[in-house]
Amino acid sequence: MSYNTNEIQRIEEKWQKFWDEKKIFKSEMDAAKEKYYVLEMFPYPSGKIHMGHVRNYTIADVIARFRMMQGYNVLHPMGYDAFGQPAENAAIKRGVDPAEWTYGCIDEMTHELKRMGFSYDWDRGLSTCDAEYYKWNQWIFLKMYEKGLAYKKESPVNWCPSCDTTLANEEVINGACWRCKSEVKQKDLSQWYLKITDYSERLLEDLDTLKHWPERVVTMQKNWIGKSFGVEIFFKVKDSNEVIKVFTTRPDTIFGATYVVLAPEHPLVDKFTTSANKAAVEAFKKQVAALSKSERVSGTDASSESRHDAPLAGASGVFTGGYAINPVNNEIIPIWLADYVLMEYGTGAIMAVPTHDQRDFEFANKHQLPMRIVIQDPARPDLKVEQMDAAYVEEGKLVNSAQFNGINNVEAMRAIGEWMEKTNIGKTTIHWRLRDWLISRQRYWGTPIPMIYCDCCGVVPVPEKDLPVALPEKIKITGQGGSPLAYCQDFVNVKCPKCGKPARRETDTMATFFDSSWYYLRYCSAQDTSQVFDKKGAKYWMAVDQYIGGIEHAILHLLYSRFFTKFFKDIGLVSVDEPFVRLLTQGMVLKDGEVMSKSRGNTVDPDTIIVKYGADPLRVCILFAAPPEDQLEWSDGAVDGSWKFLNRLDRLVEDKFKGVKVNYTIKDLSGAAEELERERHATIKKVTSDLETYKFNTGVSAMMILINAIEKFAPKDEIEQAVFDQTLRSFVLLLAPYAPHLCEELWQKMGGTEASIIKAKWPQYDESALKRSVVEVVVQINGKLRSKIDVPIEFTSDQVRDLAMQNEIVHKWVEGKPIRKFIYVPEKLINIVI
RNA sequence: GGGCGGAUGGCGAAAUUGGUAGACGCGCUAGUCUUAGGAACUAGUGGGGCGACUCAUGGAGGUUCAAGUCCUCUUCCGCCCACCA
Repeated sequence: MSYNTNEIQRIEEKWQKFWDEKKIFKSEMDAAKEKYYVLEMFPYPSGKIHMGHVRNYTIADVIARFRMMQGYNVLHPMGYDAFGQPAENAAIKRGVDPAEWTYGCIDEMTHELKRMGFSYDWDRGLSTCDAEYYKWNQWIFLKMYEKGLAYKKESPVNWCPSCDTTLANEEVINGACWRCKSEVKQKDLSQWYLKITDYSERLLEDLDTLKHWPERVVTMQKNWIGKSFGVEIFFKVKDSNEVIKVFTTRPDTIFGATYVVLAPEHPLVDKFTTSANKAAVEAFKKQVAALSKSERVSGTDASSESRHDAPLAGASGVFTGGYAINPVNNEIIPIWLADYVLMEYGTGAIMAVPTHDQRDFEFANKHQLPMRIVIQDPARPDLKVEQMDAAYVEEGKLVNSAQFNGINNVEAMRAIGEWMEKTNIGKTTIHWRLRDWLISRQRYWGTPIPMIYCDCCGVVPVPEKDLPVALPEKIKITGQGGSPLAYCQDFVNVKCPKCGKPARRETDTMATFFDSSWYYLRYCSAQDTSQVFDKKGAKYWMAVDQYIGGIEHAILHLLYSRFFTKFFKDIGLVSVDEPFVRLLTQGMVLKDGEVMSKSRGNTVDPDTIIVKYGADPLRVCILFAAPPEDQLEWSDGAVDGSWKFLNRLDRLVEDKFKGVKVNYTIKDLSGAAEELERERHATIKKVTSDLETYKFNTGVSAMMILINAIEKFAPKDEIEQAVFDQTLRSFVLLLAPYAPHLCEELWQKMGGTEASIIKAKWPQYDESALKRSVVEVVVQINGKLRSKIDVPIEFTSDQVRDLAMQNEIVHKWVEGKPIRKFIYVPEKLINIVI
């Protein structure tokens, strides 16, 4: 029987059925065994899986199966992030029911995942659109509300005109909707927020405990949280009682402040705008207000300088006519407005130090504002304002700064901050970039926010016993005019739980990031309908030992999940601080150098590969082609290679495996058999460590090297046949996480007694079997490779030197020249310097 | 503009972390054989040279007995973030 398409289909179907029926991957708590929780970021059920899924889940599956074979109690669940816009868009476009559409996709996707042979415990499967799941979304929301972490706020929000809904700050990419790319506008709405900012400090601090996260993800989160130490400095307004609070991270430059700039929306602007400047200021405010955030942000972006549609491009501003007093030297300085100062950050007002801040420098040049140098480069301490063509932003010594002259500016930051606090002209503060999380969505296909508005009692939370607030079925979705639930009278009208009078339900639904912020906890007890998740289950399984997913979730999803975990810890439901111990971010799958995507039309359907080659060759190919974190350039030809590799193994077992078992050690062997036995041990070592460090590609290549050796080996007697057979047994075990179907089949053929190869013991190697008595040592002359010699490992440096000198080629090179240096790296290399 | 990664044959990539550059695979070339298949097997495959040799890890310097790996400068590419004060 050869490893052809029919046979592959037969084998793969056979074992998939077997795993399913025998529930081989069912996981149960067992205090006696060490647990290992492997999790991939659950998919949005779009129906078909794509190569990105295949890569993500294959990586996870290899890890899961490897840990199973090592004897860990592995939890490896799968579910669906099923709420969201595509289902609703399908409903709008084609009139289908979002629920029906979604469940259809889930069925299709489940079928495809099973065809890949992934080792999921399907009994723990979940879909976030099940009432049984989103009920607990609502429960969590109520808990947060109870703790003051969920609140409603009227505020300008990002509005996507195309999706007809609001977006979180995090969902706005360069001023455009992250999903549909249309430009985002501002709009005032009353929205539900989660107070993630209460957790800023912990979210930041605990990043340091995530030793097994990619450095760059940690950095990205740090930047996103954006803690900055600074000083709020109080500038009195001249001829007025008003005080402008300015936030700066550079108090060391305060003596160089030559003007103050406010955001146009700043509430104090009218207080000091002079009548002569009023018209210009009003016109400017209007102009800025008309800009969307993206236009405003791109104004001074160097890359967009050539834009013709941005009339305000290039740090535009206007003089108010008012003046402020610099508290450190009582200087009278003008107050300006500028579009580049944002009301949302800091205090909405800045002090401008054009000599030491590039933006201020450009603004001052454009509007002819004064400058003064307060930091000098100690190496060239004679910089003059007239010579500057850019701000000086390096370190240096303070000048023109009264009692602080001569101090290094970095040291001065603290000294000046402390001095200001003492003299009451400022106070040191901490500012965060992180904003509260807007979760309201004017959408149908999501979790209804469980709140009720009563004319008598105000905002009333839905009592726990009334959960879930079910999403009404079969309603008409047009995609127009905000929340679809608002048009569903049966849903909206409700009796107030407090006073019993007619009241109205909240008609917004939750952002789907809410759903995905805690699903990993739900898996710990997915069948439990009585509570959000079982504390004991969470205690046993959490944290996730290995989480795998795309880098695109480096900030949002991971930050929200960390926030939820900390919240659950605070209300006593979990004992861990962080949800994910290890994080692996897999690289993208490319085709012809571009990201594989539907919009580019360069996708390869995994299904066609499975039909043509089978799931095992696809798995091996995708793991062999590149390290998991790197981009992967897809090529059909590479699957051919993996297929050949598996085919060769199949033939070897079929034709040459005899099932001979003889007890032997490497000492009983010699020649080719000894060599093969050594390679067997070396390969076990290599593949095991590669699996532990996620170098799946070199793991495969190690196995390819071994199969080359096995093919060359011709057993001469029974003990050599035993070596041959033993090597094949080890081989099949090592390959099992990569190509599980074929390995199950071969393991059975080889007489494996376990129900599944997954229950077989992971092969062990013997370090002493790896040692050779004679090693090849490279001989370099002046660092250039000239010869190689065989050296017995017990030889001393002097003995090796003598041996090297006897070598003919070495002799030829060295003859008649004095040896300056002799370097010997044991068992590796000799370098003779002449 | 900021941050983080990259750059090695025709292609995907290895390189024990400073020690034989190109493992392994794809592709290609030549050959063998057959039950003509998606074959399989054998040999070869970075450039130059008949050769001994020599030149090669984006580019230019440097440190070292020894550099793909460390340092300085530089070019290009990818990703993430961005008037964040």
